[in-house]
Amino acid sequence: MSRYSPAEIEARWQDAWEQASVFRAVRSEDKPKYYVLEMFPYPSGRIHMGHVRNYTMGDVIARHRIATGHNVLHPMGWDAFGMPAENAAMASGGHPKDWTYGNINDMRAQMKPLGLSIDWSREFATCDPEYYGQQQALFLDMLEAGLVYRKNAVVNWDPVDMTVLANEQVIDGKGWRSGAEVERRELTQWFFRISDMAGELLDALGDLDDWPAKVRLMQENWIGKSRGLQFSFSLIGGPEGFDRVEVYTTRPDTLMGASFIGISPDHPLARRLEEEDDALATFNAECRRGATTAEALETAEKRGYDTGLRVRHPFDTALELPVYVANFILMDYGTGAIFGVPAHDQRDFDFATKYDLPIITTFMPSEDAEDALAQAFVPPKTERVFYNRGFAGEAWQTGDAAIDAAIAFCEAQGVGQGVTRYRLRDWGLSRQRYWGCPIPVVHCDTCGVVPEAKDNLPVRLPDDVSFDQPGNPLDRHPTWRRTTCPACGGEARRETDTMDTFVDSSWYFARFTSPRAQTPIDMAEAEYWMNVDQYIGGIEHAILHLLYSRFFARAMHITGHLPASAVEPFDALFTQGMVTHEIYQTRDARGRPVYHLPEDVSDGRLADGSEVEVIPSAKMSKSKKNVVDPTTIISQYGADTARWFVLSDSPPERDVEWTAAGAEAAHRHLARVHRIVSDIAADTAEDASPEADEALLREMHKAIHDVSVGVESFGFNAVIARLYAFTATLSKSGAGTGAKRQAARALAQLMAPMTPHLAEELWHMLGGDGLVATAPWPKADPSMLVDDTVTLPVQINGKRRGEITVAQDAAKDAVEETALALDAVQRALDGAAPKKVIVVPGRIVNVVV
RNA sequence: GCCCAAGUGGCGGAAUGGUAGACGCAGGGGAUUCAAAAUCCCCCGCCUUCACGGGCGUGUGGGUUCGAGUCCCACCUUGGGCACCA
Repeated sequence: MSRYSPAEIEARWQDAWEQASVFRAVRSEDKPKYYVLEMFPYPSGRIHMGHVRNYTMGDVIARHRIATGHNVLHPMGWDAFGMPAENAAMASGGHPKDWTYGNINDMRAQMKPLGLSIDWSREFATCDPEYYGQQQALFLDMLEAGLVYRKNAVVNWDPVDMTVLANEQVIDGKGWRSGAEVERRELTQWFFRISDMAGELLDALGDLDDWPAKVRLMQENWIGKSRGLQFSFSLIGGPEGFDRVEVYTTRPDTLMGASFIGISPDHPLARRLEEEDDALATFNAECRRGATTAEALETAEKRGYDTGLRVRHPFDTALELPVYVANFILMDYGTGAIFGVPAHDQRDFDFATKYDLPIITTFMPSEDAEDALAQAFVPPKTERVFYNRGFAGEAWQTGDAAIDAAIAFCEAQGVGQGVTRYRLRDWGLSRQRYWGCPIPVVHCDTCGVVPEAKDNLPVRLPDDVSFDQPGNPLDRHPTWRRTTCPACGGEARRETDTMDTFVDSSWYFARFTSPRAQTPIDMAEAEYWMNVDQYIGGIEHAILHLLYSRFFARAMHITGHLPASAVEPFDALFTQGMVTHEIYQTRDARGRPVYHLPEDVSDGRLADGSEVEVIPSAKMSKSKKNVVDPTTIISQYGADTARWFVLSDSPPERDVEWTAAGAEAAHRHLARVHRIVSDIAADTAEDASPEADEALLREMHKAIHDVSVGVESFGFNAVIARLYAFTATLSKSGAGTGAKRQAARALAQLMAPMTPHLAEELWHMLGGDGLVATAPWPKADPSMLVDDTVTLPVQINGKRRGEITVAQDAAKDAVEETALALDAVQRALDGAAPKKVIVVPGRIVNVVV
């Protein structure tokens, strides 16, 4: 009998799969297709346990689908553009390209030992010119279709690194890298017109039944639909061309409580007024300099500047309201102007108190409620309140009804109109970076902004760039910018901005269907393989990546690159949890924490005997030194153990804590299975016991049923528990060799999605036909799932008091009779008749006394 | 502030409204062994009882039901998302 030696087994079966091209996906009409995809990795250089968990889940699905007769597409690639490559180049002087491709080679080498059912022939990286060139073609088609446009936008500008920063790269108003004070700068940038699709992207969420409700809700909130009234106040004595101020409100029912108008410092009127008002110019400048972080806004004081201008109230023209420029009003939501109702909005209340403006209620909790408020009165819209200054409908109304009535009334009076607005803004894609997909346009003095000709694609990144100075190397490249205008043939300059890396990941799933096509995708391949039947990845991509991909699929359909059926590209989505680990720390002389690697700690102590403090379950991170390296685990226990463990301890959508004891246990179990099956395979005795055979085969069919259901519903942890139990049953069974071999073959097949190498080995030992990877998935015989007799709990008043064993198909009367005959029941009844007896066949008996 | 989710043994967790705690870890006991490793077997929510048994028990308090971890209401705690969004 041989011992379980994963290193030898795993290499051997990986070769066998490779030889047989088991995972090569080829279009074929004689099987149903199934496309399973895990979110592709960023090539950071090392795979981590999170990758192992993510890809193992996808692999379980893929292998199960292969076994159930599907034509499976399971590809892998690299999300390879992005800042870390440039940062590495700046830090160590290499080239982002070398860094990235080097990392890809390293990570592929680390991934292959996992034994994933990947079709590696479809692999690509988004930084391959063959990929980003097609992305440029896509961009040009989108430009032609009006889905991309240029406009000025305010960005966070780092004056030292000479680059634009994302909001999360601004820390305390300073650049995260340079530490320089961030400036708000207006640049001309490219935008995708995603906000035009806000309504459709929102509505279509309703049909994504196989997406987590949480993700759909997050997208819903992000799109942020609101219904309100847009109307204008007439301006008294405004500058030339400014006779009205347009506002948007979701609470038109409070219009009679308006006591001031507020406009954003970036509002055209504010910009016009500051030309002649130095104090206002100073005020606006201060507002614009303000930090953009959430915390800064939280604590920022409400500040305003009285312009001296007045507007007329549309329903009481005698009423004149002051116009303030206020720091808390955003230019890019609504119209950049509001009317303030201090009585019913806490911000407005604070503002009115500070600047001594009237606080006018429009509704109150009751008819005789005190009119003076200590704070804003803001009840839920569904609550009924008394409108003391309502102007449409009943005095007692809910806010909802009053809002509808107010919109209808205003529309009838010609004062404004009901509008639907979305919080979702257009997607700015320009990045002042080198390591990204060049935006394929040129700037021509004669023709303006001109799309590059498709024949000239890809617009390649130049290789000869340096990172010894801040800023975008494309900007200062001696020759790269120089080109000719595709329209007039004259001299022109290339756009030096590159695309946001989210663009790269917004269509890679479609490219996998035809990765070598000379167009963005091959339509015949896309029609066959799309949609992604099962997409798996982290919850951190719930909003941006998944929303952008939904937008892109629509854009690709509009530009003729995807069929209409693929506008929702991901049929089913699963968001898996992280792999966490304890943190081990000691303190240095000054009491500061010092972290220690898991492999340096045993029994809560370091090698020198000092005791470590254990901080429970946290995300693995280099700085906390709690990272467990998959490569180490694989060389220690084998890939099957790592795969088995990451699936075993927690439901897949939740975080799982990596523990050394758990990994040991997983490995021990796999070794036990290997031993048990070796014994069965070697056994030649035929000591038949028909009852034991029958019992084992019944258990086998139950296991087949439970595992099949579990795999299909992502119940991987329960599947593994079930396989532990079935293994115990098999090892204890007194069945004959024939039945045991049959059960062991089923066990090998049921384990194959999780531990494919061990399963092949077991299958081979048991004389299975071909590879277990391609063997048809076992079917549970329904007649074997029910036993002849069944043990039912008997409750008295809902509390368990005994049990009876009856025939599976026993009549209700007979079951009731058997239950009532129980001693415990007789004692409880004490001679009386039961009030009621509930018999749920096959489940339970409850006697009510 | 707004929106959402989750609270079950020492731990991770299981449980179509129907025997709460499957399975794993940790712990305890035993077998095997000269001894150990490895392996195998048994016990393992709390209180009570020599034992049989009995009582309590899924964050807290109510409710619906023959029956609630599961459904409803309120509250507490933790986690997540969004956030000067008018």
